[in-house]
Amino acid sequence: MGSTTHECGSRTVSEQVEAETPIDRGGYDFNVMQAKWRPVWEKLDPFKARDDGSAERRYALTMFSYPSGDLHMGHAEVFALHDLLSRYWFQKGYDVLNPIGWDSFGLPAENAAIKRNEHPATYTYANIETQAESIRRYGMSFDWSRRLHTSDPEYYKWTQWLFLRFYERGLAYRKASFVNWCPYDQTVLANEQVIQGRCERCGHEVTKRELTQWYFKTTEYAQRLLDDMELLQWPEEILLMQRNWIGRSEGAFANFQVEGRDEPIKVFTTRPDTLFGATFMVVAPDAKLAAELVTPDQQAAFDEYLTAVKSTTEIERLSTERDKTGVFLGSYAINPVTGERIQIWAADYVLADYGTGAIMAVPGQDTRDWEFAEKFGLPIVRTVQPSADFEGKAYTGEGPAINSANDEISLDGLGVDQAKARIIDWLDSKGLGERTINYRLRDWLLSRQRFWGAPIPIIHCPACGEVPVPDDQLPMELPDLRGADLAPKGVSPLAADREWVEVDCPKCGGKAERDTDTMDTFVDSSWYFLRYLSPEYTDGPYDPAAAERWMSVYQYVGGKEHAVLHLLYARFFVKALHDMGLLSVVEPFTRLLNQGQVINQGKSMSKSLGNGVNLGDQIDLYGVDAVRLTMVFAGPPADDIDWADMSPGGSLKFLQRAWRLAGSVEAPLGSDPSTGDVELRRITHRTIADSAELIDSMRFNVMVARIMELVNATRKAIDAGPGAADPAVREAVETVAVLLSLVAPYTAEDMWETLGYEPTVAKAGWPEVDPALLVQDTVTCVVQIAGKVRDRLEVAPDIGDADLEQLALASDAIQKALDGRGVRKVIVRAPKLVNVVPA
RNA sequence: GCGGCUCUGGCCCAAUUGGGAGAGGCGCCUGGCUUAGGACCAGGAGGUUCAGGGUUCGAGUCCCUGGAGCCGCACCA
Repeated sequence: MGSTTHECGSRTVSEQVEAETPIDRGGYDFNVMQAKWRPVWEKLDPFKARDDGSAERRYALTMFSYPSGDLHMGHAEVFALHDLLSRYWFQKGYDVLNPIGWDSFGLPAENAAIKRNEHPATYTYANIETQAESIRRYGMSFDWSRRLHTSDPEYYKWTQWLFLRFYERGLAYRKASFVNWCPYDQTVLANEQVIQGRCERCGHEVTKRELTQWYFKTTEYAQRLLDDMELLQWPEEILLMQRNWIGRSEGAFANFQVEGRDEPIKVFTTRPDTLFGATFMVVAPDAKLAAELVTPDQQAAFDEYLTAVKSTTEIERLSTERDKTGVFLGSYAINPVTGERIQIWAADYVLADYGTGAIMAVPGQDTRDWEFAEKFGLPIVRTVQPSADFEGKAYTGEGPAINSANDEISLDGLGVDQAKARIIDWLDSKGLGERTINYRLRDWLLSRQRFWGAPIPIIHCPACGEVPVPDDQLPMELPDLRGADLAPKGVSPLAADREWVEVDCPKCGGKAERDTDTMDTFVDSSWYFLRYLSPEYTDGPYDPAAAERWMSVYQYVGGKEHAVLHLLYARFFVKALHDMGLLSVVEPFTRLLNQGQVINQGKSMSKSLGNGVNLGDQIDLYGVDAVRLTMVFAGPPADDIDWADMSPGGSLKFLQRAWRLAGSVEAPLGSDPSTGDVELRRITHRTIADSAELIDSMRFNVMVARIMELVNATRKAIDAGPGAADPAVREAVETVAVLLSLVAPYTAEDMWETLGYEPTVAKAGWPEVDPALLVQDTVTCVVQIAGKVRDRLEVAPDIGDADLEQLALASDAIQKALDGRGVRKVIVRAPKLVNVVPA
């Protein structure tokens, strides 16, 4: 840890604010600039998407915000990076769509409403206004005319409409399953609301409860979600996380006959080659199958076990040290290849919702099965020969099959892959099994027993069953509940409002009830990027023609915490919409940038650690531009930024230095740069060309360094070179203003005005590069002997290999270093390098 | 446990993708300007590129082994 860190650790943020005294910035006053330019930009409104075909369209999107409070340091980073890209495309002349909105449904607003005895909307929309104001101050180039909030009835009307389209196609359905349950709050919790096995609200241990819930059939799209990854220019890390999450695994189904039962047990296995070693079976205790297979004399034991399993807390379940538990069901199956009679057990290490909820247990080749067999005294047979030095228990590695033969088939001696193929063919021919692919991905549980979300537009009628709310009755609006109405009381808040619940069935007109669940907020965010395209559209969730023009999103910027949630759900949504004929693209986001986190002193900021940095304080201290610049300059965008290691004061100093250049320019507006100093012009044009390349490859920190070099060179040219009146100086400073406009819009705008232009610099246009100025007269060639530099030569950039070799060998320094040794080999990489290998 | 990413001057980070170890910033030091300065200007010091091995004419970069840190998944049959 550096000294800066220690210093910060001993002072609070507010003390730092007080310690800083106003200093003379040579006329540079960010507060004045921020006050001056914001109203001008708001009047000019330069960032509205034109959508008139006048230029190539480009859709730039940043993950919309959850209105939990004011903006924080994380927003400041993602916005700075996103805005840099958007402003770059504006400068390049693209027709950029850069919308903003709010993900405004969700639990925190509901909790706040209970505490304050008010409606969640009060808290939500107040926070939205606070954030909107902060975003405007931050100088973001958003097209505000497309602003949306997912909690507006005009928005969630279409969320409901889309749900119904999924429902019609069987992609939304209801089923009973075990879900996270908080016994204290008497409510279901989403996975993300379970923190290390405890309820995020009350801290009580979470258990499981069987409830009927709504699901989206994401599993149906598992393979396509995998396949279409090749269309995406996303960080490999995120694609990998999605691949792992989807968890494709190749294997086989195998059927096991059960004594006294017609229906065989079907299992999924990735190791069909070990079938001869299947010495018992295990079914998930919470699967229907378990209840069906239990014999009367084992009923009591099973019931006891099931009760225990249900009350097992997440904390226990997640423990890796946990002993295997289980109970014998009393039934027997027949191993289809050995003919052995094998016991059927129930154990919670088998999951009800993966595969078929039942496994063949092969202790010889599976660690978990070995543990279980050992504990309960079940037989173990090795069917793969472990390597000679193997000393462990279950052997999961490669090796020849053993003990794997019957009258009809033998796998003995075959390697794992060959044995798999052979046994699958055999099972197939006997009708006992088949090759198959299984996925780890589960269907998306979308219902929540919460108030502040989009109500599920289904009516339950005793006569007609599930009846969709007719489209023309959408939105199915939330009732006006507030304060104590929303407090947990065992049923969802909507269910408690009988007046809201009781409706006439749209089909038969009889008495019926509304569904009382609301949708997961990830449903809202799975299509918001489509609503932006035509936020006023009333004939559907979005105008298909607009979608045709703008989709897919060219660049999406946001945090990687959504790697397998939002980003996967949105991909699923777009594919489903495509299949419905509502969208021609199959992927929502072509390119993805995941920014790192802003941390402090090596740890993420938190109240309990007391290491939070307040964005507003930082902006008061250093100004918007310096904060933005610090975010961009900190390092590669994907890396975390430790604020304790950053120097926003240094960023401010640089901005001031750049800003002063504008006041130094003496060449009049419109002077011809071609008459200016060539050396400075080379640097200017090199900087423009490099900046474009660096932005395209997302190396924004390096681009800032290049701008700094240009500023340094320009200052030098003014003070100790061709002087302030040289047109090349004006060209350089104008370039600085335009490049800087991507990161520091206020400073750049002020410079632009000083240079004699009308606002806004944001649309000045990307400066044109003169290719002639990028060519160098000479380059330095390094001459090495055995890889060590021994001489440098100034040569023409187009020098040939042979000439260069001759020149290098003729060098005094080289001849001296060779010291009479012969030359074995010469490697020439004209014009930069020659390596002489001595004999 | 499995998987991924990262490691370069005191600190944040560059390095034309296998070719000169250093672009930029912070900090530090010296000098100038200054009543003074944390402002401005000029200059400077500082590294066994985490360790070891390999490939190569040549390795910060590629491969292997190990270390440290961060992150994801975690009884998925």
